[in-house]
Amino acid sequence: MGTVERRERQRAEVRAAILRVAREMVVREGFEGLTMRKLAEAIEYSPAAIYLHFENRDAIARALCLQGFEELLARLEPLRHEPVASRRLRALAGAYVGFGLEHPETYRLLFMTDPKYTTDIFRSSEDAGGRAFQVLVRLAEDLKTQGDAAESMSVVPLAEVLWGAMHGLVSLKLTCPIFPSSSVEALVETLTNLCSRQGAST
Amino acid sequence: MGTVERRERQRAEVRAAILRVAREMVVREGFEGLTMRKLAEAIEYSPAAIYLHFENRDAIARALCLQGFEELLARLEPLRHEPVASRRLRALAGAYVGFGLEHPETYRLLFMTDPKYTTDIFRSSEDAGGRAFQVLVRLAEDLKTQGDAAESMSVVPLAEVLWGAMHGLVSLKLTCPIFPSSSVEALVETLTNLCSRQGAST
DNA sequence: GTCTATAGGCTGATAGAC
DNA sequence: GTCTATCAGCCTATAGAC
Repeated sequence: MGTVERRERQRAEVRAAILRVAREMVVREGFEGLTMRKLAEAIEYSPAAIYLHFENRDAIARALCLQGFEELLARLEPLRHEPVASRRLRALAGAYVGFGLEHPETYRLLFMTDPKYTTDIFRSSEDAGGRAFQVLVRLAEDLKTQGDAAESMSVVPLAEVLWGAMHGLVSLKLTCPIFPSSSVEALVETLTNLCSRQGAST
Repeated sequence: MGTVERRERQRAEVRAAILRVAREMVVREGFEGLTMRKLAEAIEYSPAAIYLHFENRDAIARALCLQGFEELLARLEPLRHEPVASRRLRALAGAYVGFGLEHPETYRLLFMTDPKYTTDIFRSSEDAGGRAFQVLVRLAEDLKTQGDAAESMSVVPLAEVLWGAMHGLVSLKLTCPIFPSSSVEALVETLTNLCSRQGAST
């Protein structure tokens, strides 16, 4: 006995290998560089074998997205405990933008490729998107109570504008390397100051 | 004589037809839906004929980008005369986001597809990108002198963050229809208030 | 200038042998 | 479970006839 377990273990290993190699390919060549043939060759199986583990190329993309977003989240969540809201904003923005620029192709896949994939993040059973958004909602609340943002602003749009601003910085830098001529640090600092009461402090 | 002129006119007409149809295809099916075969069929020429007017598909994309950016610019420039900076910001942001959402595939092609194309906007001889950026730099200056933004902020990073924030709103809405749950109006308003002294006014 | 024809490549996905 | 072989389609770009 135990042969069932061994088979399942082997099966899981192949699946993991597929994802690992697929990820490497995306990192190196972008999502469009991920093809079933090249993937098969890299894991030393025939193309057909992949379809025993994933329904199609789309399913692989979704699995990669889930993985990638969890990693982004892992970088944001520890920062949520900083009590001073403006400092927390600076830290979160720095981490978010840093992640995007360090993993450009992963970020592209997550947020700049197909609405299907991005939407999935907010629908997945793990609700990774919702958890990340909660961190920003909490930040928006604290920006208000600590007097950085006006009382009159609604929390949800404020959190969404913050996400949008961070996403905008990352995606501009990725799509147009020459345009935002300022350094990431300067941009993050400016964004932070823009959302702080004194405009430059803490 | 005049046959030379006629020929040149005809040549220009074919070129214009190619661009017109190419644009329709992009609008309807996105940039990846633009193929030389389908384009040829639509203008009732053979695929080979297109190569007499454009070096390749890339050249068509660049021409479309230039066109698209000029249209965006045409919507932004008239607003540059509003004297109250915070109002000008509201108007510019509304126009920018409006353009992106009304022409999603054009916007995607301009700013979310290939770094090559986006970079071209800032390198083209017409310097369309530079002109658009000037509008924002001017806005950033006035936000400072009118006391909306802190004196300590540098103008260029501020202008870049503003562009990033607007771009972030558009691209999030395009890539993830369900995420920013707030209306465009609420988001633009929140962004404006965030950059205004009182946090909610004018 | 415009055509036909085609080179030469790629793709995702599947049927059926072993 | 894994393979080979292949389907059915797409693509950009070009050679050479007219």
